[in-house]
Amino acid sequence: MAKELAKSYNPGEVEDKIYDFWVSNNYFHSEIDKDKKPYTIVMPPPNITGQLHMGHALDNTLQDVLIRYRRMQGYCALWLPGTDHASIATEAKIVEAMRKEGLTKEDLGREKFLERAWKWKKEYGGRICDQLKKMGSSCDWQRERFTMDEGCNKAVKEVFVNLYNKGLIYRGERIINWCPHCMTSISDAEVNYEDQAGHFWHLRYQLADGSGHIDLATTRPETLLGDTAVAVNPNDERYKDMVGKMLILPIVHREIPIVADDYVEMDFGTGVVKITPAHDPNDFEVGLRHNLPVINVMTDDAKIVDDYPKYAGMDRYEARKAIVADLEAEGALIKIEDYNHNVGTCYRCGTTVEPRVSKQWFVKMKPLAQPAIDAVKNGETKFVPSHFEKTYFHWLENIRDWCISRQLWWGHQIPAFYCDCCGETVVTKENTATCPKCGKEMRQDPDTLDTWFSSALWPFSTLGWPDQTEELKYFYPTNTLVTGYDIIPFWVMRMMFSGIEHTGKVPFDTVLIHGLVRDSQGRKMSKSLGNGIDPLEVIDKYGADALRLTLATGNAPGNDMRFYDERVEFSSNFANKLWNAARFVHMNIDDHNVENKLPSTLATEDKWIISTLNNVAKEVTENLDKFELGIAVQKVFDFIWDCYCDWYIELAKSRLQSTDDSAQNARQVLVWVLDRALRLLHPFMPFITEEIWQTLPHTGDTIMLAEFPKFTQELDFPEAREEMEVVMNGIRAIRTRRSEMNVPPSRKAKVYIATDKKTIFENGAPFICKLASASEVEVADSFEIEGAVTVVTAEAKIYIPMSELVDKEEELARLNKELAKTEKMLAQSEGKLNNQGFVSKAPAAVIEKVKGQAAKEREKIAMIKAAIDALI
RNA sequence: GGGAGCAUAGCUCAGCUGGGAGAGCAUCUGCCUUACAAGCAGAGGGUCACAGGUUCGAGCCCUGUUGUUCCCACCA
Repeated sequence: MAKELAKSYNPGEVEDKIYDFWVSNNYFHSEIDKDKKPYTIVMPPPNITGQLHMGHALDNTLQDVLIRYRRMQGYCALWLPGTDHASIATEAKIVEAMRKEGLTKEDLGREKFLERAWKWKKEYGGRICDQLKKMGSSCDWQRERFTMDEGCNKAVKEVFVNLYNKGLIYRGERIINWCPHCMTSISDAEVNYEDQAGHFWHLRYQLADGSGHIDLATTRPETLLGDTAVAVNPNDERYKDMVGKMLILPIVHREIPIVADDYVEMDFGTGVVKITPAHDPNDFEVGLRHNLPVINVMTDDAKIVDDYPKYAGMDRYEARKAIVADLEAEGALIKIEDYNHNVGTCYRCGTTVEPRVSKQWFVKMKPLAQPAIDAVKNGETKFVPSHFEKTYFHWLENIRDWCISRQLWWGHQIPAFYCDCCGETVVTKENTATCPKCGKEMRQDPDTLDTWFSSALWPFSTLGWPDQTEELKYFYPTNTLVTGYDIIPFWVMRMMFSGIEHTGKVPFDTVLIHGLVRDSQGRKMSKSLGNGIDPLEVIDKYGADALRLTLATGNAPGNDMRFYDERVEFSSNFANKLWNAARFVHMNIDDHNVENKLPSTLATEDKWIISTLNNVAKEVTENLDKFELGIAVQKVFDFIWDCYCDWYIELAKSRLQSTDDSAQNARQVLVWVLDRALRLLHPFMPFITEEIWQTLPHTGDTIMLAEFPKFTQELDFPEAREEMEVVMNGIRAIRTRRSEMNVPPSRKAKVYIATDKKTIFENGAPFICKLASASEVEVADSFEIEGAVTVVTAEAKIYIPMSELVDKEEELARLNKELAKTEKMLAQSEGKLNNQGFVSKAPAAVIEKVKGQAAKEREKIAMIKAAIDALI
């Protein structure tokens, strides 16, 4: 890599080159190493149909930070990537593409269709991985998996057969959510409810014996065709005598009974509900309780079935109009009312879901849910932040059986076989089956499994399960699962019960939950709003490091974040700042032979920066261990910008010009500290840190594998830090005062420092000259100076004789203001110290701190008073 | 209807187990000071939504109120 650094940082020139360097050296790959502790993250597999969006960018940034951090700490860190076949989403896209060619699934047939699908996978499945590479993701591409690859298929069959044999998978006629557009069943979790404007149609049904009528209202008159009862509450006095009587169903003219059921609320509407067991989940339950017939009135694409010739072939909304018209003609329609209600829609295509009775495969959830609840309750798996455990519990505690069959072709075909002769069912891992009764070839269930069925096995199927591979033994259970809160019910929960059921172990010890990335106005990014920000465009403009830093900063786990360009711009400014610091270091070391190690003699400022770094390393480690990534990166950021760039480099400048050892010492410290700072930053900004690190004197081949800095006692210099703080306080105070008086830095002035910490200020004199525009510094116990600007810190009274700038009155006012402020603070401190409760109950460290504050405040007050006296 | 989150500077947000309110952007002032004007040095700006409570001490813990967002359920 070039040693000559360009004037400003250009991520575009650097990032791809560095990524290739990492990949070609196989740094992302991890082999089992029994001498190391494993640290494993399995990537939530993005859909093969997908493009990288900000959600992925965030999710993968967090994962990469964690994995790089652990890798640098010496763990055998595995980040296993992969993609999801996303059955419904992918199939929908392919069908759509075919539609444009005038083709349907049926035209092609299953086999040809699947060929197309695999071709699609080949074409687009890799795209998202390439995009992840742009982000700098350090995943082990050699272990990349796909939810429909051979291994996953093996695991799926194993699980299906096991659960079937245990009676935890069954096939049955139940009411399920049906998407008439995707033409498949979908699970409860895949239904989105949205408010829609609709109507209430008030209807009148006549009693069969002619003794009266009953009024009711419905939002879905077309389902009337499938009504098999009308229900009232058993305690409803109004209808008590009618229960058990028969009604004539308008239009259809079928007789249906009036039943009594608690499900009906007396005070809603007329307290009467028409019951359509085939097309409403609640009605289905009522039907079961009262043994009502189930009459399906709709086809797969939500058209009326042939049994009703007048409406046959109409879609449900056409039929609604026709039926309402006929009801009116028959005198059964009393009135129409506007009404808003929640309607279930398909989470993939948005079509209104049609609840419908059909024969499907289900997973019995109750027995599986309990151990998954227990595992989180007893802390085997923790959520960060922990309040998401409530979401998790809520789902599992109220769970219903999981409908897992889908009327789709793209997916894992259900390993169940039927005998067309005798109706026998065989569930097997084999690809064919013969009927045990008739000996005939059996027909495999044409349906496929819910995508999430294979995703649920992802943490262990990717490591070789059901085979007891070395990988499985070493890397499983995995450590951290990183995902958004919106995916808890779909995925986290299902991985949990699957892991426990099939491997006997929880699949991960921590679930790190992040929020959504929203647009600058706080809206969800979505295709329909067109407000999505493409991470790849951001990378083109600002670089992947800047994007990563933006996503990792200023956000607490689980909280949504707003994304806007200014934030990325600021991040890229930081990259440039760091780049220039490195340029500065190079300017000073390139013509000298500089080793990357600490010199034997350290100046106070060297000890200060080293010790500060040392403590930052400690804190950052603690924060990362607690998954406080935002806080961690903020600390590294502040260290680099404030401590290293704004102070240490400036402090070092004068020394660097000398020709003796101190210059060489400063060079070594500059290099040594920069090296460690780069390491601390590397998990967050991998590209720029590698690029710079390679140009510095270093040992090892890549910063990726350099040790993550850790706190060491030998490098802790608290006294040096205090001394530097004293000097820096002085410098800051002088700067503030000069700035308030609008004195340009070019106008130097001699500075007199009255202090009892003479040595500290004498040592700091060069810095005061350099950084506080002093022409000369004189230090003594006290001075008698007329007409000087006075600056007071807790440790010193500083005079700057610039008499022409001094307005005695203003100066006095300023000092008095300062005095009042300090006295107020002292009063507070003393108040605490005089408070018996505080002294007896507060921890010793806090009491000491307050004592220290009080002492400083007293000193400062004395100094200000002396300054006032001197002025008068 | 049930549950959860949020409410801190003009804006967007941090604030770790309770121990003197922070950052960026924006605003204002002065600076091309031996890397960086994508920069440097400063300044102003906050009853931490409101009301109680616990505590020696509350932005942080508890209760309630208001506003807001989200999740779940859902009345036909």
